[in-house]
Amino acid sequence: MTPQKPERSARPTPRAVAHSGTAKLGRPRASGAAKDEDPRQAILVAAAELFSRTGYARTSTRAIAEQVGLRQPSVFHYFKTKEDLLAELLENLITPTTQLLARLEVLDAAPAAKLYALAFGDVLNMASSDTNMTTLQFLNDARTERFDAFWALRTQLFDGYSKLISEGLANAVFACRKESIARSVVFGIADSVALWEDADSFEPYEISIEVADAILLFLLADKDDMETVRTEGLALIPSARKEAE
Amino acid sequence: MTPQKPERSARPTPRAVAHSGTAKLGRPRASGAAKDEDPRQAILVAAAELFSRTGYARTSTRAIAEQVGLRQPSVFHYFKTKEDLLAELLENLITPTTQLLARLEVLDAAPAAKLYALAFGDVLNMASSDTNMTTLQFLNDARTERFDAFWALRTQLFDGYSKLISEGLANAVFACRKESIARSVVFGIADSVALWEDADSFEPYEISIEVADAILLFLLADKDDMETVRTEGLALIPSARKEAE
DNA sequence: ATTATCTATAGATCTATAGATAATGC
DNA sequence: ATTATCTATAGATCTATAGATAATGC
Repeated sequence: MTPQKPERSARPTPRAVAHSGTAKLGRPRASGAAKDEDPRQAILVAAAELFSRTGYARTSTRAIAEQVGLRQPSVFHYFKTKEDLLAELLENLITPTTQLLARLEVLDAAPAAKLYALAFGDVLNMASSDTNMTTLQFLNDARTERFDAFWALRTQLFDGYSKLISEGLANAVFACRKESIARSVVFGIADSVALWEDADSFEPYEISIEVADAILLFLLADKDDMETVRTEGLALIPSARKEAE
Repeated sequence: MTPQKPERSARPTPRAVAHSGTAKLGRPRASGAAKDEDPRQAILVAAAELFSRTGYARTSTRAIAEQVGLRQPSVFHYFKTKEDLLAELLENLITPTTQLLARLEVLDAAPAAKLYALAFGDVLNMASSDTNMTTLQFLNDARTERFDAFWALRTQLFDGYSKLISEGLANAVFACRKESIARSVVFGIADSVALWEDADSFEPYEISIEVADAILLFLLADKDDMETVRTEGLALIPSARKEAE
């Protein structure tokens, strides 16, 4: 038993209604607070932040709501369940990378360059948005049916990595002792940014270069190809230079 | 609201008492079931497995107890709180590696070889015991005060990695663009085994070699040193050959 | 006397629903 | 009529404690 204070108490006044007079019930449309504009989006952002800091299970829907300036049940106006919230965060996180994969697959380029581009883009995506930064840490909370769609996307991504590795091996541009393990090593390195405690002390671009380099250095038969592969790989990502500096 | 069945129901008969007669209350010492010998240890094993499969928060103390053949409150005879259980698992996981670090620090060997040994031992430890396999996944559930001791150990380990990296750079045996990022990349790669979905399809020894190689290939100024460093590194770990297969 | 176990349960949540209310847009 | 919000609360857990009970070891 871990008694705490009762949950009803300081009611934070129904938000400062800026212009049109008295604060009442109902629907005080555009009010002050952090939620501004799109409450749904604000809930997602708040949830990502709280989940990251406190963990999924220990973050209550009440805490999320209050961070946004709403009362607890209002969250359920936008999301049917709490799991839906996490599912949407996870799918939002992985989707840009599966899209990148799809684009790369139809390009005519060396498998090593494509792999570099995929890893770079994957890490950049994870490291870029504050919201995403650590979302992947919640793999463990996402082990119920509700997350089947997310896991299907993850499998798709894993297969994408795997295929490029296979092609590079067929090429003899890559070398490894055991392909099945090499796949897991590579996928693991890409995801490992999710475990960084200090990811936000670095530029996403820097992080992405280092991690993608680490993956290629692991796989390349001739490590002297590194520079070339990096250049070719980055060239496959239109946005890479924008994000650069 | 997600109604389920009431939690009291099928009582699984107080365990088949093998020899000395009738099953009663109290203390049926050595009975059958899975817990055999040391219930405390059995609870740890069951918890690790259930936490891994289901997640820390979604695993109830009741589920742990029943897996071991006890009733829910009996868990609290051995562990004061549920957090204590996770804390012990996490500390058990990390301790062998901090000990390895301490041993390596007093050895007279090249920093690259020491780093190889540290990474190899770290990963081998994580990949070896079924119990440990995925324990690190719970970093997120371990963000309360109760886990300060664990986090201190983790910092110690991170610092150990960092120091070896620094020495290797001073040596010019290592090279990197930015030391602070390189540290995080290396630490991340070492931990990334915790994210593997399929770690148990491989030999721990194999996994450890590949991951340690990946780390060194990332850092080495001259990638042709890889073989030598690996040989020297493994030589620093007495048990390495035993585990080899 | 101590240790290990059990049954019963207090106390604290927490998610999600019900139903009221008000603003907005047609 | 619809949308967004609120208050109130049902219902389901879940952790941890209290207190009984029996076996063991001195």
